[in-house]
Amino acid sequence: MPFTRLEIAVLGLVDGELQVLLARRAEAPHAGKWALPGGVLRIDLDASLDAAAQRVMRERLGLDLPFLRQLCAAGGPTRDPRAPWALSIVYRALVPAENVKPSAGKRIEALAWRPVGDAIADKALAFDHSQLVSQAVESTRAEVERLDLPAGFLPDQFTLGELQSTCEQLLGRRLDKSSFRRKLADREVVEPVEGLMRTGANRPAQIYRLHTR
Amino acid sequence: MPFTRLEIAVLGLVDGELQVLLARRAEAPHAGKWALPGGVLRIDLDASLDAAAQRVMRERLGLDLPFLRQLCAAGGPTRDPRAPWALSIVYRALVPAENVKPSAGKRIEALAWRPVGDAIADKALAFDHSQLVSQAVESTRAEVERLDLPAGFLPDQFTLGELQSTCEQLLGRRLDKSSFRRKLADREVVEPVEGLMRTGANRPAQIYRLHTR
DNA sequence: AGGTGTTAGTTGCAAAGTCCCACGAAGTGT
DNA sequence: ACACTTCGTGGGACTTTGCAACTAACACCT
Repeated sequence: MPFTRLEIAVLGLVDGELQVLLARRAEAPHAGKWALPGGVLRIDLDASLDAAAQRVMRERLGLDLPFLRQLCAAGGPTRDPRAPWALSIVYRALVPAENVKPSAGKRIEALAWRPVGDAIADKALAFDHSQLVSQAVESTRAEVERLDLPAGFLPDQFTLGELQSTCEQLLGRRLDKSSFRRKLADREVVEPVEGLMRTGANRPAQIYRLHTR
Repeated sequence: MPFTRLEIAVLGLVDGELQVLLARRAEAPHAGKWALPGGVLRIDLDASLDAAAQRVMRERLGLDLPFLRQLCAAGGPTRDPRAPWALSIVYRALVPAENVKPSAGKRIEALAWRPVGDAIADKALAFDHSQLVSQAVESTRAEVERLDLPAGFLPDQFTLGELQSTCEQLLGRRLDKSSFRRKLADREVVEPVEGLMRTGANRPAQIYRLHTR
């Protein structure tokens, strides 16, 4: 019966870059170090792992977001000095960072966005969390690559320009406009919202939403 | 502190078809029904989740195979009537079934290969195991599709014809010979063993092995 | 009003990649 | 010698991709 926790890797685009939301630990072990926000599994409260991850995110970050995906599980006797054997189920969330202002909850001293490059650097985070962030980023980029769209990053409605720019920031490289649009059309991932246009300083753009299956 | 188990989905090619190794349960609950072989996590014995999965496979099936990969975790209060909250970490193994003769170990009444199509059928297996098998098959096929080769299915040395035939059985459809070879060459996944040929009833074939990184 | 700048959206084309089919090569068995 | 099988490669049709040009529609400036 191991000590079982959930860890949440919240990814978002901040300052045009992929960043991860980190919590500074208020208590030992690793007090003062940065780590993924997380909490213990409560078998009296949680109806499933997914529900547990939702609860932890709500308690620690004040967020309630639908785009939560299980990443992996990690376990071993030396992962956490508080327990003889520690098991963590790791979840990944995607958020449109501009709209989301998480607030530090229970047992958290401070919250901050940190570029994923920094967080992945060896020993940058407490416990084995650098490695977990690395996995989260890898799987997210793979999804974007195959246009399995990370809807969490986007508002309900968006223009194709916004979508492309988001993908470019996630992948860290430029994409070709016409190829990008052709693929979207072929795979029917988005559909136009008839009559709605985004107006601004230049030519209005058609507004799209995710295709309803 | 949930009741924590490991479940192993062993996949192999038997009779030219993708099959999964199932155990008939000797005890309640679901006595007599088929399920994935598995066992409880032992924090006094296991140094990691991977090691725990290896131990369970050895104890239940008498196998000791290197190709074991974590698939997902499942948890909830109604998964297993023995515990108020049951957590399972699911692993997937790939074996060249012809060479491997698993033997029923502790608490197992009988072992049998079963085509994955049957096992996936609704309520064919105990607990939520049908769903777990479905995920195992899906992820395995995705790996083969991108030629992230499931080395567990193959001997150390093989011909390209054997490799292609293996992939075809895994995917359940025919592949084109020249495309298949071009992709292998481009991605440098295999390399020829110079001078070694497989002889038989017809033209000898070059023998290959996995490319050494 | 007319010019300029910026983004939206489409089109054309060449290069690269894939799919399908076919052909020669190299063995065995009759 | 001939049929038969699998191995290995090559060619042509077709599709996908990457790049660039072009028009369209707005705001803003002079």
